[in-house]
Amino acid sequence: MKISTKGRYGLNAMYYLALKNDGEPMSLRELADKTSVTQPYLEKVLGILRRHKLVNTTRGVMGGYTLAKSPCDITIGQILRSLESDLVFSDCAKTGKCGNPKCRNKSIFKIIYDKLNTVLDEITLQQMIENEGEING
Amino acid sequence: MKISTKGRYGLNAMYYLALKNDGEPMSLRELADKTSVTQPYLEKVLGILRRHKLVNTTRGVMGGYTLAKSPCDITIGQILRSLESDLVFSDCAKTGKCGNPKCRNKSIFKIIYDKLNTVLDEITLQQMIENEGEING
DNA sequence: ATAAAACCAGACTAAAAAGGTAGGGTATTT
DNA sequence: AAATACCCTACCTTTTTAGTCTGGTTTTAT
Repeated sequence: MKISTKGRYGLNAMYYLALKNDGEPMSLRELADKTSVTQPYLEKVLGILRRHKLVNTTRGVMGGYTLAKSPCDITIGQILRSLESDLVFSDCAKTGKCGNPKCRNKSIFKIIYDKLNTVLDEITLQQMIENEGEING
Repeated sequence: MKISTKGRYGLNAMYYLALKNDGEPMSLRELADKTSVTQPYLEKVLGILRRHKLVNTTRGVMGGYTLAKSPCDITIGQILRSLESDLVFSDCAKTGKCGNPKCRNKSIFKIIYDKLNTVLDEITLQQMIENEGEING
């Protein structure tokens, strides 16, 4: 149960987009350089974030990616739920139900799933910037 | 980021051991039957739990597995940390540090990791029994 | 004693997921 | 119209997961 590189790279990219956030798009090239991820792979990750409406894109020569919302309105939970196949503990975690009659984990996974998401949704991109700022100067 | 079958099977097995908890060991055969998992695979899972000192084993004809501690003293966190390769969001989550100078996720993962474990360690096997009891009768 | 029950260990394999690459297509600006 | 930059699909490789198989060793009941 680890977070994947997609989640990490995507979160990192969102961080750099939030840092900029001056209305001008940032190109894939620049973003890939900042995060040390190859362009083709980062493009895949950004495509997922676009389809989840967390980033906007503009094509053409001066195009690139921008945040779709203010950093205050984007949570870590929104980002990770978009990128991780299932930010979830088991198939029955979301609903509290599953097919196996001998499974006695139903309610416990539901509780854990909800609490994890609560934690993740309490942290916004804005807070992340402020937090890391203290470390990275 | 899903929990593995090892985590689910193990947690389920611990649940049934806690339900019994009368001092008498429960055999692998019975446990495998209760959880609908093959004996060889469940044996592997229980081996991990044994090495993490969460279950005791007694060999011989009437042998089997028992909880190593009271259900009140065993948390979901202890069980899942034993069974999941790393109950963690990234390599730098535990320490808040990682090798990549361009990573800006350091502190955020540390926070999430700590909060998740707090949640998991607040739930004991005992509570899990009481909780599921309401559902499963 | 000894057979059976039960745990123990490690190698092996197939399936699934993750991680990443390649190459061509489409839109926009200069 | 050429360059830039996003868009999309298919493919491949590596790693992890999920399990099986084989052959032990220990203990107990008879």
